[in-house]
Amino acid sequence: MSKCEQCIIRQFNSLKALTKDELVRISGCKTSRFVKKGEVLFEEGETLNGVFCIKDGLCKLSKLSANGRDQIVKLGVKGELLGQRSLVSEESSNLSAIALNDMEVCFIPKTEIITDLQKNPNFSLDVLKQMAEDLKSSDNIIVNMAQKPVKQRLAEALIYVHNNFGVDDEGVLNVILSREDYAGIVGTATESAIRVLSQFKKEGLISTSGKQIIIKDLEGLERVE
Amino acid sequence: MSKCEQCIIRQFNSLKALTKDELVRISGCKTSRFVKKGEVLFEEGETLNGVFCIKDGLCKLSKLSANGRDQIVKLGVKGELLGQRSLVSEESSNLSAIALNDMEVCFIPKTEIITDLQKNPNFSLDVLKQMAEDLKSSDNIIVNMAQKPVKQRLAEALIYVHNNFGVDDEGVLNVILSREDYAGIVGTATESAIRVLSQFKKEGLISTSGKQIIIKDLEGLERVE
DNA sequence: ATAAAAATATGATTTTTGTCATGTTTTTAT
DNA sequence: ATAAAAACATGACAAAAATCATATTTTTAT
Repeated sequence: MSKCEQCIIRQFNSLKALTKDELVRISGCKTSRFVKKGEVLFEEGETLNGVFCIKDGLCKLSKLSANGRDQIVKLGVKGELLGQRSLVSEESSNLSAIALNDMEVCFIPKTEIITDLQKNPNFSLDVLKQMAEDLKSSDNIIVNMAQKPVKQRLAEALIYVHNNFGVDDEGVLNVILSREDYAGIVGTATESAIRVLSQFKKEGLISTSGKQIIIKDLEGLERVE
Repeated sequence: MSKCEQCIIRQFNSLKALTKDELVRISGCKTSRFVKKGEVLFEEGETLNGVFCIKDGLCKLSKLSANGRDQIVKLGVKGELLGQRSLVSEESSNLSAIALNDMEVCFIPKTEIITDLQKNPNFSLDVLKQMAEDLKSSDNIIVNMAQKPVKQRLAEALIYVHNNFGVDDEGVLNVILSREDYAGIVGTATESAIRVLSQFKKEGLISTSGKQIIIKDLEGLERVE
């Protein structure tokens, strides 16, 4: 099993603030796990007992609403730590994590990482910074959900995926999401998401082939309101 | 001017984690300010240069959306610290703060409080816990905004005000909000908020007299969907 | 390779919500 | 106390979005 001290991924999250010694200790007790697309990493309400470090792949962090629909609150990307909030609050997870493609994650037990949180101010401050960023992002999503129409939110979701995960040689968005997942991000019915994507296609803003989406007119998408 | 060491309010926020010495130092450089109802405490985009401790009163933390409407993201209540996120992220405020009734706030300069954040792990961990709670709350609001209809969101807003701020002798909600503010919390047009409140009145769930609202049937409100 | 299942697509319709207009009531400032 | 301004209320209508139904296509498992 690979060692945290040599793992490049930690540069992308708060683990970079750990000392060499701390990292060696963490490395010694961490476990690694492969998660297939569609598999559940953890569920809302579940006690996490540690944090996950996403070594590779992508997952959705979602919450089931009373109306039976899953709202995606955030995408967990390669390099991110999951479960920080639960670790700090000492409570069960508020969100579920489900893999959107094949993932590799490391699990660091709570008992080990909590010590560092309490003893290493560099680490706790870095976690705090990450949490502050998440909070800002969530607050902005609240405003978007409340004030922007579905069409605009979906256009922005496409732009987000484009900007953050890029495209392949043919211009196809690297991250492949189902219409249902787009609906979950945008906060609408699946049929509505499908309909809006069809409309974008008709208007020449995107082209699609199955789940594959190519953004044809980024500026046009940005103008959607 | 009153002293932080003797101020009961600090028990309600992270300042309780400061040592006696730290508190005395903070007390020596803090300033106090009265903010009238409707006045702006700070605006989104503004550099805060410190944190505010709400000694008394209530404010809305909101963000202006592109459509010209103000979305209320959170209510800042007596005892809370404002500006923690900006302090940590070292960036300008993401939200505006506007007084909903007359307030008294203390201002603690960044230069003083940042030292404690870096040096006192009890303090930074407490700030982290608060931020984790805010994040959970914001994530839950995202789900509500995306998945619940206006009527239900407004019913829940009334219940929230009832549960958190209580009622007077006649059963009138202690916190008096305009219909526009209710619309801002719920994320809807002011007319829609007015209409739904009128409907609640007709259905006997609430009674109103101007801005005064009495909840007549809490269970009924809880059943709204 | 093929059947079954899942996902996508689209029409028809209803419900929800927003917008605009206009009148009334309440609050505020002088 | 009174005029002006702000907030509240409601009708009429338009737009947005959800729901239900039903094909069609794509994916998955055997």
